[in-house]
Amino acid sequence: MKIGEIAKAAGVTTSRIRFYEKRGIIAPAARDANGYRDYPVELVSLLKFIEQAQGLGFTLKEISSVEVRADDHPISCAEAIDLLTVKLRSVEALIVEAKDRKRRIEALIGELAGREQSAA
Amino acid sequence: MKIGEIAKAAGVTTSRIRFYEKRGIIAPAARDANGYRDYPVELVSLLKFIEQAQGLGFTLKEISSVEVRADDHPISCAEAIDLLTVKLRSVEALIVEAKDRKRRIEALIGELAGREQSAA
DNA sequence: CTTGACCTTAAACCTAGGTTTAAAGCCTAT
DNA sequence: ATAGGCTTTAAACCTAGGTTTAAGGTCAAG
Repeated sequence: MKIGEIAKAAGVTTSRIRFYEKRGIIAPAARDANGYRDYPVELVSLLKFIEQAQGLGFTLKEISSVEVRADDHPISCAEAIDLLTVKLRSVEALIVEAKDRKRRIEALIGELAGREQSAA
Repeated sequence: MKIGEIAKAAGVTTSRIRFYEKRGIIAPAARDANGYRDYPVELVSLLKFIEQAQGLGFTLKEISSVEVRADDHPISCAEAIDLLTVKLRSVEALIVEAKDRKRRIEALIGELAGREQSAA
């Protein structure tokens, strides 16, 4: 499949695919006689997986560290669970931080509202 | 006060202060005869305010839009409450998104754990 | 009178994840 | 054979919020 076809199938841009290849996040494509990249149809699901992982808060660096393993032998369930657990902890930390931020903003609003009351 | 003094008092770097000045987030400093910046002591509290606002999730752009007003006449309580409320909504949205992300990661872990069980 | 600590500027560099552009080559239909 | 739509590359550009560096000026102490 040519880069435009695979891009359309996966719902990403061609520039993004070339960018991923340059960064080593996906394997270098085979080339046709004319130099055009020729990708296997399986890449579509990998590209979709990358999007999903990004949606879960994984960086490309983290994703790529899993991908490299995929070339060799697939990552084990236990390893995947470990990675996900680490990410889970940081998402939980983010929630705690965001809640605290929310609390502080609410307190500030309350304070200002009170001031407005007494000024009125 | 020279830039190093004000930086120390506010707990920020000198490069950051120059950066803020260049970006128009703080007013250009008066200059001594030798060309050194000469800042009023009040800038310390402004710099601390900027830090606080960043901690609440405001971008420098947002902060600067408030600061510009401060040159003219101080922002009103009602206006401040409006800005804070907008920010509050986005923090709440972030919390919702993060919780959803957490839920999805947990589901994935559960799925993998189940698979490991049946493989064992 | 020189050393060291401070100050000045512009411009380059950094992370992250790409997009955009320029200049060129290829392919298909007409 | 030529128009348009695809492809190639390297390199520059983008946001955000700064830091770092280079090359130089200033000031107080010893």
